[in-house]
Amino acid sequence: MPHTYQYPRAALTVDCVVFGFDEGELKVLLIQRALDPFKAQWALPGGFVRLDETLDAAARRELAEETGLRDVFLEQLFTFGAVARDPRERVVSVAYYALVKLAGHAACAATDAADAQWFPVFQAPRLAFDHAEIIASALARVKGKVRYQPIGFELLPPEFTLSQLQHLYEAVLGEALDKRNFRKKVLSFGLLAPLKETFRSAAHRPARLFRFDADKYERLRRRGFNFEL
Amino acid sequence: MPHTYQYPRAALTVDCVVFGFDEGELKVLLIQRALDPFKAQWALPGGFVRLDETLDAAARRELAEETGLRDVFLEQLFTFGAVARDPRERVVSVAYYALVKLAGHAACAATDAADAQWFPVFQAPRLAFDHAEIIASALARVKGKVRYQPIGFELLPPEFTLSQLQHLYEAVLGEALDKRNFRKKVLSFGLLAPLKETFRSAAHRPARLFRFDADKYERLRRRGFNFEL
DNA sequence: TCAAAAGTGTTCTTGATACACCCATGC
DNA sequence: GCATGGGTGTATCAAGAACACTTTTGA
Repeated sequence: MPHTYQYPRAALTVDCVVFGFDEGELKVLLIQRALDPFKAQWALPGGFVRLDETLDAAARRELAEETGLRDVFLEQLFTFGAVARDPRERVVSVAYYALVKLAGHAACAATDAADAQWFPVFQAPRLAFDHAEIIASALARVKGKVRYQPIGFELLPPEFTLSQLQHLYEAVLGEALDKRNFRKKVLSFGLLAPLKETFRSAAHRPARLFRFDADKYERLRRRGFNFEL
Repeated sequence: MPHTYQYPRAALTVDCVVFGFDEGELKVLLIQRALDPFKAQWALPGGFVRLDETLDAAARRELAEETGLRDVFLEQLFTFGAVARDPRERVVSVAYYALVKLAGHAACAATDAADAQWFPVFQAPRLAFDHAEIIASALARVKGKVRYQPIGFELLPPEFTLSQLQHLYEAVLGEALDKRNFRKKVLSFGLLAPLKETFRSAAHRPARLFRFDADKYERLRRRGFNFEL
């Protein structure tokens, strides 16, 4: 059943840059295109926005459909509207970025939708459309935001060690951080609750596990508290 | 000449939140709608995106058509896609914010397009669509960005006094700043070139005029310099 | 001579940085 | 017992915050 309009309209899509953190590296989830254009090339998960869903809902739906991911941190990034970004016709895409807790079930990495796969952000393959640009833009956003909002925890399992957290920050910011200063700073907010359990991983002293206290953060935030680094 | 598509499509628009600074107040430029829906109500300048223009180009075009403004600072803000934000049909709007140098020719304020008018941001009339939300979001963006990027100068004439600059920051941030600390900080970057001329305004000591050195800023920025408040 | 805004320095406090060694564990 | 990452404290330095008076002008 065709739909008719007085003026031509751009198609509207959403695309999601999904970040995960695993093996000390920042990774991005890509899917292999089954159809032309760019058939068999890697691309961001995404698709067309339906008339009866918000943009956020479209992003979440496409993410679930194409990668199986649900209930993740998701935020609008930027809208890409270059005239020829899609060779077929005019397509404007609202880009989102998502942060998922990937550690632990790194196995699930390559599963879900038939041909979804995690790539190290800085070793991603050639991408379809302007998706490389979208990833660069998402990376810049995360890099900026991680310093003044506690979004880093979205990339870690609910219980994590301070070293894991530090490595995450180092991966995102692209610079080494001093261990003692990092721990001092991050503990000074009182937002990390130490657990009794420890994390045994290898031939060295077990690390204490912590949990981010999101409720407490929310209460502090309302009173004007600013998380910083 | 009608256009038909296999699936229904949302209409795509741009809306611009235009900020100006005048009489120590942050102002926003609104236009009075000539047509339904929301006929005679105030709204943001904006309109439909054409198929052969980028989103930025559409925003600039609409701004010029509806307000006469050209060559202003313009940046994409956020894309609003609530399902029923337009009562007629599904309309997704890419919002922009603009900063214009308004001081001096405050007269031109109420002119340009027939029914464009400047309003103090915090005393704006009831607005059409979700435009109040868009303005709030633009305000939050400017408030956040003004601290770490020199966008404030876009709101001042090319030559300005430090008091003007301080009042601008106070208006945007919504808090009073210490005069000596502000001047020390802002001059410490070496990005403000003092002019010989002074600004005589009233029955008090004339103020030195300064000019923001955008070239120097650009050079510093490339080398990793960070403007901060 | 008065009102009104311009202009100017110092002290104190706080937070950032730099830096080196002992601890608990598995092999 | 040794290799590996976990964990801790202090001294220095830089930046931010607090704060009051003199100057220049027009009326």
